[in-house]
Amino acid sequence: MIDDVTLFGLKVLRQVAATGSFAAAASELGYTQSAVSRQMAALEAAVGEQLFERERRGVRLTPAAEIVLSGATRALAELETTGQQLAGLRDRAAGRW
Amino acid sequence: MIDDVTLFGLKVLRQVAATGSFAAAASELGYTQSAVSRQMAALEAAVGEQLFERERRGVRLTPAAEIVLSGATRALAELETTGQQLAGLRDRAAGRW
DNA sequence: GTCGGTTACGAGCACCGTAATTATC
DNA sequence: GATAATTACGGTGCTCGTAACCGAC
Repeated sequence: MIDDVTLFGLKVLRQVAATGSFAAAASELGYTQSAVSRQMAALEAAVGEQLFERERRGVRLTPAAEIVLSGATRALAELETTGQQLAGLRDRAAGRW
Repeated sequence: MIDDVTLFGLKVLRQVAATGSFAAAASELGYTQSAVSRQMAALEAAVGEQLFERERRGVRLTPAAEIVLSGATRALAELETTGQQLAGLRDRAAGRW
């Protein structure tokens, strides 16, 4: 089971995957490098699997990380959709169709 | 956007929906009533919508809560699937097919 | 020296449990 | 009184930023 992962950790992972480095992800998210580093360390601990190959210019995702990333993407998309449905509900409640 | 909701909050919501009361959900999850109450208050704040009708014997979910619940269920299912895929990865790595 | 990731330290805040409170039966 | 939710209070622990540190170029 992959428990005690956090939504924020998954968002950070997504950003790391998009940018290829902790530093870039941090700057993109408005956090510091160290915060991202710790978040990803926590994610690795929660998953129980190494997620990154540390390289000269950032990190590369391991196969395990790719799995987590795709699950994270789907889960976050569901929450995104949920937000849109709620907006729709509010519109209907306000009489705007 | 429905941001700063927490995975734990969604799990609590799921349990509240299953049991019909904060107290029962709390007992089921091994937390206190007050913790569940605060979690759901935080969820309502994050969603920006009332989620529960407080009634004599617990709570009833509002339409907004049903939307959140179904999104939460799908998101949590994605993470569940992710956990299974990781387990599969580990098995393959260990030479067990 | 630079760049990128890690880690010790201190501070702030998030979240819990206990317990008191309110409200409905 | 019993049940169920809310809330004040205190304490623990999480997570952040700063800053120092460790490679690899």
